Amino acid sequence: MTAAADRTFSISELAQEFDVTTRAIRFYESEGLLTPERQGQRRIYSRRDRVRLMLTLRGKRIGLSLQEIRELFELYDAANNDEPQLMKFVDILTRREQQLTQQMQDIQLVLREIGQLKAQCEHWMEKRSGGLPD
Amino acid sequence: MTAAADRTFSISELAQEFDVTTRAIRFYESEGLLTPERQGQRRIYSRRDRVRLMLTLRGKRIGLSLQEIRELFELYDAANNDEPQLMKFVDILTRREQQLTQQMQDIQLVLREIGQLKAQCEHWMEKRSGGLPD
DNA sequence: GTTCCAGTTTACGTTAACGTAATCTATGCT
DNA sequence: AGCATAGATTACGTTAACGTAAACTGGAAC
Repeated sequence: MTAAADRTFSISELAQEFDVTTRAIRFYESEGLLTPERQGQRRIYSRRDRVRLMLTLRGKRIGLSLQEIRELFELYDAANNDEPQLMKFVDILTRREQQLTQQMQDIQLVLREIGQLKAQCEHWMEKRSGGLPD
Repeated sequence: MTAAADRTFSISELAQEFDVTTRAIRFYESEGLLTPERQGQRRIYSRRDRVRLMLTLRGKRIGLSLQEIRELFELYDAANNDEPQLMKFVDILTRREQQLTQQMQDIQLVLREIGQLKAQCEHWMEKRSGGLPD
């Protein structure tokens, strides 16, 4: 049933799509973030691998290290474990949650300052271009 | 007038207050982010230096490099220059603005996922502690 | 005086996240 | 067969942001 939803990708396809180098992708694998299959020697990426790459890049954008990203993957995968494991999971998530909230506040502050500065600049520039003597 | 608003700080006072090492503070100076005065050999930090340290740490929290932070300081200081300079300024700010907006979106996504995961975990844990046979 | 103590300088070490060759392999095309 | 092309492996190089250690200084306290 549901024929051929099992699309696969080459390394350079993924590299192109997400604008990263093949080197980076192989590096992520060596760090345990991706686990592509092999056809002989060549890596062959599933849709799952593709999603993991997306998540990896998103994690990076918000300032997670590759290690942390991998830990989250592992926890996510094995989160039907025992209770202490779950506690640890919740703990990590809570901490990160607080960091991110702080980070958002910082960013909002900076965005406001940036807005003001830009307004200032444009104000200055208008003045100058308006007040030129012949 | 306005007597003694000119408070100064030692390096370890600042280190304590902001929870960074003295090494880091000296390093920021070597990178041109701080310019404390000297009493003989010792560094003596003004309120201005203190503000700059705050801004530096805030910049770091939102993922700016020390170089970028210094550039912003320099631009901020000398932003009454000529028009090309102002244009460059606005340009940098705009780019950073876009990055930060993107970053905020990412963070909000992750925060939602974290919320869901935590709810799941707590749900599981309730179930277990509730359904124990004697 | 000497012993702390905070501070300074100098310099080498470290981690993360790849970049950059160099060399080798497999395969499809002509 | 010969060549181009994409991919693989191995290994050394690089940058940022400090850490860490060693050795020195200058005043304060005993």
